[in-house]
Amino acid sequence: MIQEKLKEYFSVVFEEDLIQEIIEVGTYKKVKENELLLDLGDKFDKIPLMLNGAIKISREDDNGDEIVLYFLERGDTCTITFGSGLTSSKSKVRGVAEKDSEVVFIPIHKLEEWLVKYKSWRNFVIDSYNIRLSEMLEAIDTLAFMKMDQRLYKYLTDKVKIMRDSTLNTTHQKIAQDLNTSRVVVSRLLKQLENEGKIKLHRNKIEVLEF
Amino acid sequence: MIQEKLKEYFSVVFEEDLIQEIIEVGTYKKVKENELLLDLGDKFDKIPLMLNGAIKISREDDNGDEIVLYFLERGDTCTITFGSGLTSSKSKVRGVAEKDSEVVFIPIHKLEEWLVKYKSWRNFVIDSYNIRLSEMLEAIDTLAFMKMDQRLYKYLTDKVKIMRDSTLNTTHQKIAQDLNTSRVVVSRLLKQLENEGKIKLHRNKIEVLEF
DNA sequence: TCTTTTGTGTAACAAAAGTTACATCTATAA
DNA sequence: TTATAGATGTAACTTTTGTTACACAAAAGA
Repeated sequence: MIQEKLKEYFSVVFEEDLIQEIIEVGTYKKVKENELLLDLGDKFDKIPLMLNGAIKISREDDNGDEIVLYFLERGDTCTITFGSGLTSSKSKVRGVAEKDSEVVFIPIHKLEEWLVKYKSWRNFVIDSYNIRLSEMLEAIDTLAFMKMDQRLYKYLTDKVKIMRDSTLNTTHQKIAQDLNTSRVVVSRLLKQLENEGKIKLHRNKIEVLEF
Repeated sequence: MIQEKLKEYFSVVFEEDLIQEIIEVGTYKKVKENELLLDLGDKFDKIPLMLNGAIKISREDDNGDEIVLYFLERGDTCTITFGSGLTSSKSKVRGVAEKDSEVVFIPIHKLEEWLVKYKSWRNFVIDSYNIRLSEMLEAIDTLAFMKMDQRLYKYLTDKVKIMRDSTLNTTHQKIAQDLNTSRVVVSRLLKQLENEGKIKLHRNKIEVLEF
């Protein structure tokens, strides 16, 4: 089961031998929607490799304020966990499943071993870091250069892409949490987006019309 | 000259053989204060390794708006350049010397070669990425959770640490650029910080009293 | 059914940040 | 010396965002 999925998704990326090793040492895990997958601050001795689904990665500060960083999809890994020992910061990185997802955990000591052994693993690790860095840059751009209305619309369209569904099942309150603002602000700006014809509002549901 | 400095700064980190290779293939460069070291968007076939000095890394968007991400110091490298081919984004990452600095450039194709060959290089690359990621997280925290007065004070104290000098030679206008706000806002908040006894203002100069 | 919880809409106000305008002041060049 | 450019201080105003308060509607539960 896990073997088949690993082969199906990663045979293009990884050498046969490496896939075999992943099957041997990896731990398979199913994560239900809204379940907490990882919580840093915790020490992390394994790294997650996404088989399918979607994980929302967010940052939380001491006051419980939160901000969404990006989403993980099939084939992604969460490189931030590699260095969880280093960051002495109080803030946390959290990963919560946005839909039912499947993940393989790989013991962290294999990371270096495989760097020597497999070219495909070297590429994968370097690429993962680069993708993560550029996603962090995108988050920084969003925070630094966009107003809340633009941030909100970006959030909605990003989520539509990840969920592969133009109708989002969510509430204004939850969106406000993800953007670190208040429910009233979100309601106000959503109504504005609706008036501009970009979305359609329902209870517990938002249709995104253009994206 | 470059040999001595490399040995002096990196003999603790790198194996003897690796330092020898760096000396052979690296290109040494002096960068004067305010000089542009790197500008991404440009393709980058070499990665910088800091010998000494300080480089300000900032993000610039299409409109020319800018935001400072972090500073590089001795021993740092700029992992963002590794993946410069990937990021198709229009925005740019820039590196400008904050003081006279010395840098060794390493051809990017050596990166993978050395990953296989040297354990110290593997650690260095992974550590660099992790440090960079956590610095990006800090930038995100600052943008997401702090008001402008706090961001300004953090900027001043961070810069004092990097410059190893509690008196900063700068202008309100330059600070405003680094924080992506306006000169008037900076002047207003600086005056407020002065009234709180945290800094002392002079023409072209700011003394940071506590940090 | 009636009650309670949850989600949404909106007004009124407060705080933070951005903008425009102008007055000084200082260093430097002509 | 005088003129000019750059730097700072500050008032007045606008826009954006955050807060408080309350009305109402839909869903869930008793």
